[in-house]
Amino acid sequence: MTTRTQLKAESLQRILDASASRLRQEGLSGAAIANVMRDAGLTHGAFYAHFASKGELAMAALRHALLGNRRRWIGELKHDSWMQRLQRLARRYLTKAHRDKPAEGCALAAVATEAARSDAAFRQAYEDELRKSLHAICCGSKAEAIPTDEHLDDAIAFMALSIGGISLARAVSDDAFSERILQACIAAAGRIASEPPHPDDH
Amino acid sequence: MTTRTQLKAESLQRILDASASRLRQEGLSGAAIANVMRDAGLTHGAFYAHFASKGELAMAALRHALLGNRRRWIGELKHDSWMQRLQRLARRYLTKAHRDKPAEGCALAAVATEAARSDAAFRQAYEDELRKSLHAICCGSKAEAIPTDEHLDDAIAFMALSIGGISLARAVSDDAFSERILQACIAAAGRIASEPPHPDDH
DNA sequence: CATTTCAGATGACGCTTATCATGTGAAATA
DNA sequence: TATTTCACATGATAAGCGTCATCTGAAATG
Repeated sequence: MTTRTQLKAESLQRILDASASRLRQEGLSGAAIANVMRDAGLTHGAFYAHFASKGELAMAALRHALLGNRRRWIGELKHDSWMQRLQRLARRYLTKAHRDKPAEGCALAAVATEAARSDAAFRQAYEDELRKSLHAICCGSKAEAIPTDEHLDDAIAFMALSIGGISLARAVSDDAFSERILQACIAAAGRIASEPPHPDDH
Repeated sequence: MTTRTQLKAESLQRILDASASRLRQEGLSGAAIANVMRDAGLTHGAFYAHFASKGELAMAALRHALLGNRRRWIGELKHDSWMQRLQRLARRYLTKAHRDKPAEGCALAAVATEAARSDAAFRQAYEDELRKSLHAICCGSKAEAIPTDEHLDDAIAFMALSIGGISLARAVSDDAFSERILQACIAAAGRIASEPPHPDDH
């Protein structure tokens, strides 16, 4: 029984990889079933052996895209201050490499404006993934940790700044201007961290 | 000769209004020619008497949407500090009303991620409009004024934060969470302003 | 060996899209 | 009044989309 189910699992993996790439590179409307299946080396008819509808695929692609990327981008907590952490994350996120390789980049940034016009199920999936990323920014991979309200607010603003920054850098035509957008957002990221309520706040 | 040309000008105005609304509410892919012309009270065939292609319409719609909104949102310089100005603009931009009425909202936010995947002409139009908005943030309506590098960088980060913030607030499913995003970004906007290089910097 | 299962292929359906060729009727012009 | 212009309507085209019915062949099962 290994051959059959294993073959299907491999096909599913190729479909997920292809749809996650398409989703990030061409957005929700670009992740069309025919394109994705062709990328996966299959024909469009085979799609419905794996997903019930295009909406299901879109949600799976979003989750799949963020599964690998989150650890890669946000990674572990280091022993630096909260402000330094945000600045370090910004330097890692707001790069020309990230800007120019959307297919491997952040899916939350890729579909930010399209998600707003999607159905409730997709928006819920988007929210879930965003919350996971916010938690990882605050707490690294410590899943059971609970961030402070201040840190969570900072992380929210940091994500808005980063997603907005990478989107603007991609939307703009002039290369020097695009680079300036990235730099300006990196510089601002370090200033986002709230003043600690007490000077002895670690 | 007034009747003919005037009638055409009125039709064009309705097409621009309709396309600007569609662009902001449903994005680039939603601003389809048939929809726009129906909204304008015309049939699709009449479209090519006004525009050469859908791309031309999209650029015109973007410009038209920002023409009225820029003054309404950014308005005049008041006699407060740079930091206070950014905070005041954030409070005006990151509202529930703006979030829930995209058809009348900021077009730069509506098409941010789709613009990145558009052709060079549209990206140039997007850049032009973004630069105008940045200038207005720094200098109000004083067209000939030249902002400092620090203020322009701050304005860039402010726009990224605002566009990212309104996009996330729209993309998310839970209402309380959406409101928290708006609040967190408003709070962060005041912290974006660079430290003045000299303490006597006005 | 005979039968069942089912991932994938083929092809079709109805819908939407951008674009254009042609027709029309009233206004502008002679 | 006769002619020209042209904004708009009608209808067609070709391509794209999501979805599904049907066929296939090989693996799984008895």
